[in-house]
Amino acid sequence: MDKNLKRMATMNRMQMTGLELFYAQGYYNTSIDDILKSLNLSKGAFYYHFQSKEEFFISIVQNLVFRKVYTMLIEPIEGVENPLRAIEICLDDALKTAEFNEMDYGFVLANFLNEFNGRNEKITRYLTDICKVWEVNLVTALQKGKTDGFVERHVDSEGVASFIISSYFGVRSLMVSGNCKILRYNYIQQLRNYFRSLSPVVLA
Amino acid sequence: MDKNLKRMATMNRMQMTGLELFYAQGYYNTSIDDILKSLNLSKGAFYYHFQSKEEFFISIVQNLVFRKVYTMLIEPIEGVENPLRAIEICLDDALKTAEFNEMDYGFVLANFLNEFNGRNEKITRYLTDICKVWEVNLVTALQKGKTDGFVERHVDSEGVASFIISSYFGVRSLMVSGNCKILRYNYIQQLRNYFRSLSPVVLA
DNA sequence: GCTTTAACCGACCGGGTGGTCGGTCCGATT
DNA sequence: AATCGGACCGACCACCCGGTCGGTTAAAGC
Repeated sequence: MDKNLKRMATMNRMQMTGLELFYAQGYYNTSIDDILKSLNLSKGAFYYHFQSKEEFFISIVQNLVFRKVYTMLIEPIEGVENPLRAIEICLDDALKTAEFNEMDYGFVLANFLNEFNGRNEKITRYLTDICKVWEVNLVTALQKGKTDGFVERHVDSEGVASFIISSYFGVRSLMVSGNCKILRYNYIQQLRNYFRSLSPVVLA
Repeated sequence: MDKNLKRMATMNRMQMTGLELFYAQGYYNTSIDDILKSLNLSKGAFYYHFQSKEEFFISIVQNLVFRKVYTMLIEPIEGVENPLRAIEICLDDALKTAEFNEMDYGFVLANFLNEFNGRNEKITRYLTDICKVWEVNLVTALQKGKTDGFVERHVDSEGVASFIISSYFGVRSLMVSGNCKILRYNYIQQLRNYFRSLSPVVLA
């Protein structure tokens, strides 16, 4: 079991720097040697732990990306009172981490989705599955919001959920050209506008 | 000048199929030989007309992508009366072409932007420039909409413009996993919701 | 102390990839 | 008829990439 610990530690190290490089340079544009060089490990070590580059990437998606998406974007809005407010805070936080050039896993998802689209169906499926989990949880939160009186009853929860995801993926795409702070501010502001159109009318 | 015509014709053919393959498979994942094979041309022909793969791609961006973005996404809202309505129709049309697996150049833009981010600064700049032209024209249209009474005076035109672009880029990302029709319907529906929050209040 | 084995090493292979270059073809010019 | 040059050909090069494989090391088990 001590051995098992070491194994896990090495695999984790590989996955972490693997994700960093894949994210920074793209999957197809990052060679296994690139990853190994920055880890001071050899080809042998890699193929001892992983079957192929593809399997390696899938393990990253499932272990790192999925878990992070869950803790960053799904958990914070689970069972919360006011879903629109919770979503707003949650996305704002995610965009804040993006400002510091760190990975925000929502965008990691969108980024890879674009890269693998039409190129690797298998990986695409793993990525869209995560999106769907996110979407389903948004829908659930919105529906609960309706019964709790925080969301107008006649809004289309599915439509709203995919619109939220869309806008979020998109704003992160735009952030590659800098101006993150302004983009974040504008985005949250407009999201709030949008959410206003989904809230029950407050009688003054 | 007959010679010049032939030269232009060949270069155009190369650029057209080049864009198709780059879009379908990604820039780094598409070899020059791939393009040449589907054109029945040789390496010699390619390097006779273009200096390098990079210069070739830039010429595609400027000749094909920019012009299409202009005619599809910018011109239709230039000098129009009701900008919000025009933008809605315009994006709906663009999403319709996307449904038939054709290129919609707005997404082509977002797609390449993601691929080159952090990998090729020069190309990234060309792409973001096109985005900026789009954004500026949206802002202009929105401002005009304010004076014409179609847009509430206190809305932040820059914020709205980048929110529109964001949401559009994002919904196209989601479309890679199929369900284009539903996604389009939902997207336009929610965009309309959002636009409602930007319109002057209509007194019944 | 000897054996076993998990973890890792690194030379090597085959198949690409961007780019070069000497050559060919053919219509226009003289 | 000779020649010139634009358009194109395709063999070739150096390099890179994913993946293989016969080792080596060191610690655990006996």
